[in-house]
Amino acid sequence: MHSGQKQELASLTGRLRRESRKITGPRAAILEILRHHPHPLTNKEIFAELPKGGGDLATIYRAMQLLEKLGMVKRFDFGDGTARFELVGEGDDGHHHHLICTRCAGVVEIAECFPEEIERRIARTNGYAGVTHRLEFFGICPDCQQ
Amino acid sequence: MHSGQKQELASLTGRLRRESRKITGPRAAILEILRHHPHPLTNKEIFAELPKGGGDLATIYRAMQLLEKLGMVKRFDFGDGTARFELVGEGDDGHHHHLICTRCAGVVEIAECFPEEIERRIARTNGYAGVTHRLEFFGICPDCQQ
DNA sequence: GCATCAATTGCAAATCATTCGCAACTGAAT
DNA sequence: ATTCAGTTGCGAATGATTTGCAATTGATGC
Repeated sequence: MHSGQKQELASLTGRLRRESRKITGPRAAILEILRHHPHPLTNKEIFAELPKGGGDLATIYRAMQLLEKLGMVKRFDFGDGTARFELVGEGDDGHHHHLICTRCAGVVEIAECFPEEIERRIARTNGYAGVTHRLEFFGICPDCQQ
Repeated sequence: MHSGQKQELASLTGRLRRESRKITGPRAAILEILRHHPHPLTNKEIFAELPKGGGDLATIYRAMQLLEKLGMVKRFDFGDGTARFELVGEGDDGHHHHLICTRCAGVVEIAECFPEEIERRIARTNGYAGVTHRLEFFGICPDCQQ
């Protein structure tokens, strides 16, 4: 998540419970991992962080799908064909963007967002409702510039 | 392409020739199809437009890779795990965005772009070089709103 | 505590988009 | 017409993601 301090695990499990979902070993472990990582993680990366025998890759895929549906994680697409996920703070919608190094894949979180009034104009002009956007920046980070 | 009138096929084949690439049946057919479609097409869609026996899907994948490298087509990512391509006008870099209906997948081309000065500031603030962005809008089109 | 049952997991097989190896083929230049 | 690098068609390999299914396991009520 990007909004600041780590969420309590209790707050996370509470959200699951409210949906009559089970707090299982794999899910708790996944949430723990996400809670400790400030950057978007791929399912494989989460899998690698899991203690051996701590869960199956398919379980992670299913967990992320559920967590995304519940709005607890946000899916990001860096254009490399692999989904990445970040924990979303309660009350937050997790909307933000990233600046990704095309050499080392380093990620920086970006506060700036596409101007709302322009988005509204785009929506109005074309008659579209509920318009949102997906935006990511790419470049070469300081280290990779040599 | 988005910049206006259709390009002459001759101009396209000329660009290939300049790179000592062959103007083969499949490639000519693909360029013809792209020339007649104002919207981003998936490789499968291109394949479907091809006359039966007019080419293999793998050939299309290879052709799009080549055309992208030569800057003749631009790849777009609508976040559904399938690449889409649009012809790029000569002298143009093809940079533009889309507004995609999440119900019917209808696509509208958007002229607006992320403000350059903000992008520059993002690049400078983080020390990144050669910063670009990927931006697409999503919403529900007039027809799909009922 | 313990039974109960839906939710969940592990594992393997199935999908999907995309890439690759390779022998056969074909433009383009001579 | 000859020649050869660039291409194609196939089928097999990848890689990410999904799914079927039987076995397990939280959460709830007693």
